[in-house]
Amino acid sequence: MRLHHFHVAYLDKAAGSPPPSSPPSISLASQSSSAAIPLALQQYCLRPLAPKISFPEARKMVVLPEFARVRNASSRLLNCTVQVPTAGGTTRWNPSPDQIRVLEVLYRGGMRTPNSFQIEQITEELGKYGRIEGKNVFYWFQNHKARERQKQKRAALLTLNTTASTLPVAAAETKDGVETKKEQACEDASSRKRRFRTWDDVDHGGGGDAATDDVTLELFPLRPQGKAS
Amino acid sequence: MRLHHFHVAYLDKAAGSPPPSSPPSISLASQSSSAAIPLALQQYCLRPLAPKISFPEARKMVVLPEFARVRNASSRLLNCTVQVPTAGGTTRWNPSPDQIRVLEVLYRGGMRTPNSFQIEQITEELGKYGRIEGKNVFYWFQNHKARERQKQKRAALLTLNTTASTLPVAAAETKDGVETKKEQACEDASSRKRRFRTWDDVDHGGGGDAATDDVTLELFPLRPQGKAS
DNA sequence: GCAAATTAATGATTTATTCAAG
DNA sequence: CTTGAATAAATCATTAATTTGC
Repeated sequence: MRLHHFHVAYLDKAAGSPPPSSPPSISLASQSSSAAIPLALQQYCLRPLAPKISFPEARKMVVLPEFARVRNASSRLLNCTVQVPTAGGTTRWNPSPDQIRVLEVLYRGGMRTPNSFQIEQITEELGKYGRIEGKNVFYWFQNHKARERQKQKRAALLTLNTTASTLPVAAAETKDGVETKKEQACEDASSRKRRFRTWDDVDHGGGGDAATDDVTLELFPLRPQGKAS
Repeated sequence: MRLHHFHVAYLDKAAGSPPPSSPPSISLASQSSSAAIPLALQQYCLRPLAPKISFPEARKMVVLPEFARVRNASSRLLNCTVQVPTAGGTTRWNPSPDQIRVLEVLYRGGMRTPNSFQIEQITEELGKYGRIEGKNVFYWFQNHKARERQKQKRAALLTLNTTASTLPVAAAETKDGVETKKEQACEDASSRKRRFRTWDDVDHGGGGDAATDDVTLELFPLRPQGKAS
């Protein structure tokens, strides 16, 4: 993985230096139960760490909490502009040709929105060709899907404008009816309806639980139509 | 950490029962290096586990990878409708009045998009009043912010329609210029511009690194204007 | 009074946009 | 100008309110 990241990491509750005029505790214990938000929750001590050189093996896979919204802007609120990136590591992921190749094969194979497990696997796999994090994989699919779609949309429009009035108003705007080509090899049924569940998942390691029935679902129906460029 | 979640957990690469006609390996080693996607990446064995009663203390905090998109729909693709929620645990989070109260205080205090650390803290805090996961907190802020905004927008429009032509075209549509009331106690400067960085963060535990300068920023400037209803 | 049927809220996801690094 | 990263808007789906018929 690539890592590097900067990070401003957050220290804990340490009641650092309470800025001028800021009530020590809110104590919103007024309604139902005697709940009072502990001070700890109200003011932290955020201190940007040093550059963070990016350990070659730093992949501690802390796993990046979904909501890992850093909002490093908070820091900006005060006065340290802390541009984070600072030194050392590069800022954003720069996929190697190999990585892209693999990703595209998967994409063409029909993968559109990999789940956490798949992302983990893919990340691990792509890690062989260079630094990469799960979020990169996640974003890549997100962006690729969106951009592929808009590309097709533009193309469709041009086609319509060019061939003028050939077809009435066929397929080209069903909210996603664009990708009428191949793509969606799988994922085909249940297309229009939104699927449920997301977040949850992530097998719990050892997994000793009640391993009742195993359905063994095939996640990558991908027919290797591609095989190469 | 708190967490517990249900889960349909996904088993690994176990080349379970390779469905009819599915090439054992894609081997897209055709371009640059000799990269060949291992079979493991191409077909897994997804097997929904038993109902998952929701252990009172099962919260192992696997951490919920940001991209934890489960896409349990994949399962649907085949034939097991596996509605996940199954038994025991309820499906969606149902905030207790206490939890909501706390969340609202924080919101009014100016918190809009808590970072992962804050979410962790909040989750832990709210966990005292009932089950809750980080994602719930994350979503709550996301939704609350959005809905509060649209509420104000509607209100603003009504006001304009009612008071007719009192003010020319003052403040009411700067993309977010709506929340002109209070709210944004902090987060005020840098409003219009998107902040950078997000994901990364999550201090690395022990943190022995070069703890150079600590800025100790105040994250919750919240002035307890509320204090109670 | 109560349970099916509706509606209103709001939790959870996805899609569209925007920002900015390279 | 391409594209990784991040956020906001739009949607979908459940659950709590509530209304309605008995």
